[in-house]
Amino acid sequence: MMDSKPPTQAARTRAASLERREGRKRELREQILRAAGEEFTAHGPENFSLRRVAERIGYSPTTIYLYFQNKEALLLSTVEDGFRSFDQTIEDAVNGASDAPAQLEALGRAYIAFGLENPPLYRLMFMQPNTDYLMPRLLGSGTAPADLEAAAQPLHHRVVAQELLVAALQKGIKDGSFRKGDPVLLADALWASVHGLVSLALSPLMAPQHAENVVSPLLSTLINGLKA
Amino acid sequence: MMDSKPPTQAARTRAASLERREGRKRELREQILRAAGEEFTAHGPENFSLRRVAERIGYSPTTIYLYFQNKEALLLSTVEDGFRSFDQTIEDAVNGASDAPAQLEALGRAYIAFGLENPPLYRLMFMQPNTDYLMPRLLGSGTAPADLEAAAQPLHHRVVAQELLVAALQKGIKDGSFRKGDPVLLADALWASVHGLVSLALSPLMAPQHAENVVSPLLSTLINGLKA
Amino acid sequence: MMDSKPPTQAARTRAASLERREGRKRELREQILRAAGEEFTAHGPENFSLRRVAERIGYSPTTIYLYFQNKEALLLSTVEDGFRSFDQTIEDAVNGASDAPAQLEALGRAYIAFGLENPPLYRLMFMQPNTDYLMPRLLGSGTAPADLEAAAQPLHHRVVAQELLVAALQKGIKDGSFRKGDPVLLADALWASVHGLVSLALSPLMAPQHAENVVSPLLSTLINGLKA
Amino acid sequence: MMDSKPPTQAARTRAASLERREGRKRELREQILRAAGEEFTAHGPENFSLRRVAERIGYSPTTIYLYFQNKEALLLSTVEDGFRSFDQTIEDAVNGASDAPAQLEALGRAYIAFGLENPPLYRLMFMQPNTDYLMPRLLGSGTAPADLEAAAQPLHHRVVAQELLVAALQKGIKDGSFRKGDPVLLADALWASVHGLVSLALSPLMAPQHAENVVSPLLSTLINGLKA
DNA sequence: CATGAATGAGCATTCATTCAT
DNA sequence: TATGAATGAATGCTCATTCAT
Repeated sequence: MMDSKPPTQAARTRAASLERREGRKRELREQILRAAGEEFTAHGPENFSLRRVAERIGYSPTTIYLYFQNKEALLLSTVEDGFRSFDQTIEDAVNGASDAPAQLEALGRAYIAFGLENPPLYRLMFMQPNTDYLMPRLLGSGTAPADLEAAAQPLHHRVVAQELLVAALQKGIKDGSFRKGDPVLLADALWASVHGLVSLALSPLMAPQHAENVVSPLLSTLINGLKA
Repeated sequence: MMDSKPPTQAARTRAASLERREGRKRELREQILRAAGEEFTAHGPENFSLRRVAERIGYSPTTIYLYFQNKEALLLSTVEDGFRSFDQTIEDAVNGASDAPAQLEALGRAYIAFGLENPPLYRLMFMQPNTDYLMPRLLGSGTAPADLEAAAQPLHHRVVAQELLVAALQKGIKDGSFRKGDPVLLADALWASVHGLVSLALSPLMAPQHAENVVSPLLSTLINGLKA
Repeated sequence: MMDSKPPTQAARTRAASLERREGRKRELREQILRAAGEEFTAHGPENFSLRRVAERIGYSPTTIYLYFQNKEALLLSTVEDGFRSFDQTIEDAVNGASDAPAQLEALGRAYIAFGLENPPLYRLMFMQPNTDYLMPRLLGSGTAPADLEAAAQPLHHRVVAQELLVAALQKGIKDGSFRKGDPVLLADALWASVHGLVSLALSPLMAPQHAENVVSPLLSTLINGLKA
Repeated sequence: MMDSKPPTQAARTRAASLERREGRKRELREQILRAAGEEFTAHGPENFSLRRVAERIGYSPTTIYLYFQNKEALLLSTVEDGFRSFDQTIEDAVNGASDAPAQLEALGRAYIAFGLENPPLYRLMFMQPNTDYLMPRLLGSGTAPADLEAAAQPLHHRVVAQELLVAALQKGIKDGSFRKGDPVLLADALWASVHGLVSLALSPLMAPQHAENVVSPLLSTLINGLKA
């Protein structure tokens, strides 16, 4: 109605206050998400406890409910954020290379780096024994819970990384860089390899620094193995 | 003490009784371990409940404490059994092949099969985020908790599979089947790859049947990549 | 104070503003009460939630505290409204009849109808196991909690219906329609009867439709039983 | 097998110990039930709290779970016990009288006395707004939850008291003691009346001692009203 | 050898309420 | 006037563990 008027000081104050509050809110939200990731890493998905998350950030358990509807929603938000950033990272890496072998190498390095840099997130995204409840949202559809079993299997096809990986393999096979083979199966084999390295590095079975040394031998063996 | 005396009849009876009781004791112990494994298969390590184990064998929860110090100790025994059987499986596989590439192939297949056939066990052995508490025993020492971080890193050197893997690689490099490289790093790369495939197959990200199809492409790519 | 001074324009403005604000205040207060009644109807007194009342009217929970001291005070206001409307209903019914038996019949029917039409309200007014906290206000005094036990007993004497009931009985006894007896005890007997029917109808023990069929047998038996 | 042997001292001790323990167990069970009834009276069905019951008897909340499966089972047990004793009381009263009017009077007095003597129990049995979950057991059948809505309505037909009441009315009508009328409707009217008196006496609206005085006027009015 | 009784700690969640703004 | 942020208390329930027997 009267929006064209120059804002009074009160209005400006109000706006600033609102902004500040929103800033704080976003901040705390992120703080919670971070703490949730840590909690998750420390105790595993099944023993994940809202109350411990609260304690970690120094707020009362109730407060978390002001930012997330419930425990599940909190985990869900974490993983959704994670996939967004993951997809972007992978895409950038692939786009930065030209021929198929270079793309594979870039993709592999980016994938492993992402995992090593975001342990709790990676765990939540790819190392959950029971990701079922995440599926509907991840698939970006309103899939009814009934369909979940069916939906779980093809999930990986949706992950951007998977599509880029298959594309790179197809290109390499077509231009003769790689020997023939089913690109989807090969893609899964490569995925398994890099995922395995990250998994070990995030477990007490292999020290993360050591994992760094394994990256090159692993990738060069794989790409060499693909060649004609 | 008085051990040099000739045993009286009472002493012999006592001994026999002791033996019989020990037999029974061992028996129940194994029964518990078996039940624990099942429970564990059914509900996963995080939702593993002592009470349900007790119910499964028809004893009271308290009884379990007569055989194991606590829940953790029970899980520990389970995992130790697992490693024994795992080591045997791997050793048999390697011994069944002669040249290095065949040994690697056999080892890889056996490893993956073991994982796919014993999901919860594999999870407990290799996919626990917090295996710390397993370390001291696995390392066969009384390492105090303080040393744990140091202890975690070299764990994999103790695993029999790892040693066999390195040996096979060394042999292959020496006889010219494989191109040169650090056998330990290569071993870890191979380990990561097969572990990754099993991990995915045990997660909702990849269907176990699909994983079966990936085995061959994965192994052939790897072994091919090792060749000169 | 300074009330005798002639009002300045500013004072008048202030007064008008005050009035307007008070109008708004009364309005919102009533809105809250209405919403409380609905909430209360929907979920019953025990599961009555301030937060849901707030949501219903589109205000924050905090706002309600500007109009009522707390949850209890809000419920109290609700029940006070209920008694006002109840008293009016009963009075109208009695006034619509002339002789004592007809008045009793009318009163009984009106009472039962009120109950069947306002289940949660009736429950709050007459079926609360712990109405203690309502007493002081209902009795129109500032009776301290200590006096509550003493106050509870004579409450029913204050309820308008009770007075009208006693009056009708007295009239009937005096004019020979009814046989002799203590009108107060008889009034309580009649009250008990109609209250009992409503209570059953509001419980799962008797279907409300069935209760309708019981009204006539009940009232005719009672009035017949009062006759000489 | 060898049960015919005279019991050793150990066996006797064991048996005695068992018995004592069972005695204690029964005792505590009853203590819990009693406390539950009180809790229930004090805070109503919806605000009934297991933890408060525990506190009342001086045991930890967990302990209650050793005696009852959960909150619902506890309430259920209470009410089942109550119905058993109630049915017996009513039956005895009716059997102690011969002609129809005397039976009605006896039944009414017994009913009211039961209520006045077992406030929490009566409340739980007959004053619950939400007895739905009690229905299947009360109806003594395996009625599936789906049938509950249908089952709720005819519940009162199963209550022994109701059957005896109807029988007495039928007898009185047949032998000319009472004027004609639908015995079922009349039974419900009588039920409503006595239930109403008890309800008021158990509420703060009427003092229990006062209720005692109302019993006679109420019953005589009702029975008088039934006569020809 | 085995158990029944009991408990304390922990969990997710909801709610009435307070306080600073 | 109204609100958003935050909390403490409470709830039903499960579990690992202890202790006396």
